[in-house]
Amino acid sequence: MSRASDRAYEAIRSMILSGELPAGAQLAEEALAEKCGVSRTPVREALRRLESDLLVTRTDTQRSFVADWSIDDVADAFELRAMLEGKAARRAAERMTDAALDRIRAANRQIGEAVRGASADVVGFLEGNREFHAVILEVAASRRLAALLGTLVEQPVVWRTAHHYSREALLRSFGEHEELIAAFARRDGAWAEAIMTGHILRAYHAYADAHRGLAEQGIIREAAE
Amino acid sequence: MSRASDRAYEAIRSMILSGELPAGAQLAEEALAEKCGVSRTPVREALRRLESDLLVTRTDTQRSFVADWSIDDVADAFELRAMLEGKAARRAAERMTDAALDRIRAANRQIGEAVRGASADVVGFLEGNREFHAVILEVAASRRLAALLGTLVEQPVVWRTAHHYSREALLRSFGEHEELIAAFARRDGAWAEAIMTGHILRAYHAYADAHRGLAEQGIIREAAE
DNA sequence: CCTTCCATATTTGTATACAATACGATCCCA
DNA sequence: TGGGATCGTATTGTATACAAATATGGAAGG
Repeated sequence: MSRASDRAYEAIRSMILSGELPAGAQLAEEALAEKCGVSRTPVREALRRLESDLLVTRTDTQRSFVADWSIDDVADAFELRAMLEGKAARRAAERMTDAALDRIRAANRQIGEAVRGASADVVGFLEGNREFHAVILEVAASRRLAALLGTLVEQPVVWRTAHHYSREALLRSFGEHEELIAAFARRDGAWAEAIMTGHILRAYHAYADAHRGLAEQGIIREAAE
Repeated sequence: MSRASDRAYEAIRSMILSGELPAGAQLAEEALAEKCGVSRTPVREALRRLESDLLVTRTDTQRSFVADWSIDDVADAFELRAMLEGKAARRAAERMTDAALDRIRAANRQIGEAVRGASADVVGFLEGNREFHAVILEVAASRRLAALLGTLVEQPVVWRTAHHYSREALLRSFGEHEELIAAFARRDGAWAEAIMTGHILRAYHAYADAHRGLAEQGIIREAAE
């Protein structure tokens, strides 16, 4: 992480996820290099990585811009993610070890605490949630599946909307995770896949609801055209 | 394609696919740069792309090597590809236009001619096959799906084995494509998905059979370890 | 008022130099 | 003989300079 190209990657990525660099903004290498305190070489490398993450797009003339995620794009990504995470859950259930199961349980315990606190701890929720899904992906033991999902998980709009999820939605996530744990404990791949697929699709609708709400309040606006 | 980094990408990729650079071979930037007639800068970029294609792996200390695809890796990739191409076929069926259908029919006509010729024209088959699947992916209209599938389609071992497929296997491919066209003509997403999933999985077993045969004849050898 | 074309400014692509890091062989010392 | 430090070599990381490509703005002409 101390390499300049990694720093550039993280810096640019977080500027995109936070909205500091809005959708459609041009990403000129020189300017980014200055902002990140490195030369253009590592910035170029970071841009290529972000491009393969689909966070950045390039025109046919090689100019880079912050990718513009329409609501359809988000739906598309969730749909694919539901399928792939479902598959991962199935494989994980078939390969589950007791040690991994403990780690998954611990992650959901953290989620439970984050959700039940006086004021919902969204950061804690996201952290536990990431760990929960990361362990499953690890147990699924498919480099390719992991690589594919890696490009789908981080979506700028989703990220910015997360803080507005209702507590009810967060609680339901926790409950679905508990059910997944039961499926894992039984090593029941079909059950795990079904729950996971539904879990992601429900999360999509939670996002869509929150997003619609925010749009109505004028807190966020839909991307132009 | 005339950019140096593109040339480097194509050159290195084809050296890997052809087996000129065998699995496990170290990829030193300087040496590749000389071999490709460009400087290290575009070679570095090409290596990163190949890495995201999973054709190249990097150690924790940043050395690049030709990725080692075990038979399990290939099975894994085919399994994912079956799922994703199935999904693409479903979407394509739901969005099919008459113009696209004509292009798909033309592609399969080319495949038919290649297969039926006196000596099976494998290159023509592969070309038509690529076009067939490319049009479907285009009609499916999901940038993300296309991006994910892009990393799964080219596999070195599969590529090198293709020339040894039996004519029967190629003919069956042609027939399944015809059935897919029927599903597209009916705009029947579920049917298209089912056929496509089966089509890819059958192709996997055709590959596995050919591969096993070649291994027994000592024409190819399994990767070390 | 709109289009076309050109000069200029911006931006990206590539080569190269040098710095930092990793590898491997050798040597030293128990 | 084995383990570990050390140094030379190989390899990668970064900065920078310059070349090539692209965009932009304004003048000329319709």
